[in-house]
Amino acid sequence: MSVARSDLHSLTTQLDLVFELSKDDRAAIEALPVRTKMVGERRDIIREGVVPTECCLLVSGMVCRYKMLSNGRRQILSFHFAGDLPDLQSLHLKTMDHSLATITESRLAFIPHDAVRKLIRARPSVADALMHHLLVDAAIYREWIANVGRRTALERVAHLICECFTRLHALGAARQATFELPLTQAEIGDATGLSNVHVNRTLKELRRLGLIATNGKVHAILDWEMLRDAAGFDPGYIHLRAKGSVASLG
Amino acid sequence: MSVARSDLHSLTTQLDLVFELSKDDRAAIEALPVRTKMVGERRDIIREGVVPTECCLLVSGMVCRYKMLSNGRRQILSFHFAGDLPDLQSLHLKTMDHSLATITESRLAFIPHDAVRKLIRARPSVADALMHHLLVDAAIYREWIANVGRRTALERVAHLICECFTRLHALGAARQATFELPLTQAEIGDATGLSNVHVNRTLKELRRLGLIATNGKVHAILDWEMLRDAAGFDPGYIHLRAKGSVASLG
DNA sequence: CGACAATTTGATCTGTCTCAACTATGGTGG
DNA sequence: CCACCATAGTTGAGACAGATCAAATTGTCG
Repeated sequence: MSVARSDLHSLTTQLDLVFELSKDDRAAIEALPVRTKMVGERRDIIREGVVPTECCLLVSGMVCRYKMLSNGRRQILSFHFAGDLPDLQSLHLKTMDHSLATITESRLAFIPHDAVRKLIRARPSVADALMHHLLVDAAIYREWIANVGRRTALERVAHLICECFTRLHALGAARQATFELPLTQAEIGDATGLSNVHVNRTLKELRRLGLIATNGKVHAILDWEMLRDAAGFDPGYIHLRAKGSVASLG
Repeated sequence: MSVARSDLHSLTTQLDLVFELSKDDRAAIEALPVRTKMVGERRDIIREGVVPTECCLLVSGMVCRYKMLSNGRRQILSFHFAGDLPDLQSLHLKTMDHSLATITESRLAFIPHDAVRKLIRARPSVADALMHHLLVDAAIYREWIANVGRRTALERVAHLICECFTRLHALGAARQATFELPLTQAEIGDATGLSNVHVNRTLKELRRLGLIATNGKVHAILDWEMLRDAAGFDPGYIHLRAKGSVASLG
């Protein structure tokens, strides 16, 4: 565990993607007190039921939110990348209604609730940026409800790939059509409501159709237009500033 | 179309359920400029793709959010009752990524974005209350992802009934175990990711098991504990102040 | 090299969908 | 007040997408 203010840079960078922040705003964010920690892959960060006193900023790596159901099954609710604040809701909702866990080894920066609250009160434009972040989260939830509720297996998996690629691309983490998505097939299943076996067959089908290529955890999108169409993917719900930036892949 | 400030009372009442508002806060909310409108049942209020300039407060009735997918199917994303602000996100997300429609005939109060923004800036505790409202929305989305992703048909339908009952009960709209849920079976299907035919059979099964009784749109919960167990329902995610208030039904 | 996790494949089963028909139910106009 | 029509609910039969179970194969890392 260490203290490193520069870790907050990932946050300002991300917030800047959709929101204009002043120099002062950025400075105020980067002056937040943080407690930084490395967490290994596939470890719980916060468990359902606890009452957090800090927000968690993902500096690098990948994490997910999930719920365990009474029938023993697991549902992944969202994925998060560098610069995300995957439990910002804990500022207002006392008890965690879901768990947070790492996918890959991740660097996490914990920021005391009080500090975030103070910042929000002092700087309306930061409050707006955080609000925007929360609302995009909710928009992605909505799309996921539609994904698991009304799409076929092929559409679901293709849609997940499209979404992750689009978000990573917006963050600058996926420059070409080849990008790393460090998910196991079981995790893709938990995110899309499918069995791991069927995820395997669905990926195979996507490869057979020439839409993607897979080499371990690295995925290559061979035909973005076709993949988009197969998924029924429309990036509008991610509410990025620069729309259709992915379209220029060829 | 008429102007009726008292329509805002439904909002302050609802916000008060989870958040302490001062007399001044309430007065400020109830002084918001509104444009009130009655809308008949099963009509669109706002469509995907538009850029709203007002927020919509549901004064009475019931509305839903939904998405139409490219495969022609519909997914309902949430249900809303009196006092809800079902498109508060439009304050920050320019373009609607889903549509809003009535279930029953509803009274809607439209409040200009500017007025809401001004109120939020002026009154931090109102901002907190609205934020809380948004975050509970998101928490319910999370539960719905799990519902359609990892629950059986019986669990899904039972869970939807549990949720609607719990929320209506918290609003004081469902005093006894009998309550009105004015949904068609096709709508229950669009909310749970099932076909209308299978919803019909699932409701029949719930009746056969002695968990509910149905008379038209009026549902009676015959055995709350059993229904809760069948659904795997845990009301924590609704983040009500008074927990387990429903448990005292017998 | 050995061990454990993840992927892949086959075979079978089943929950849910689709299609189709029939039956309430409720509203409307003659 | 009844005939009519549209909408919602109900039921049956058959099909199929995806689950489950089981085993083999391929990483991958100490």
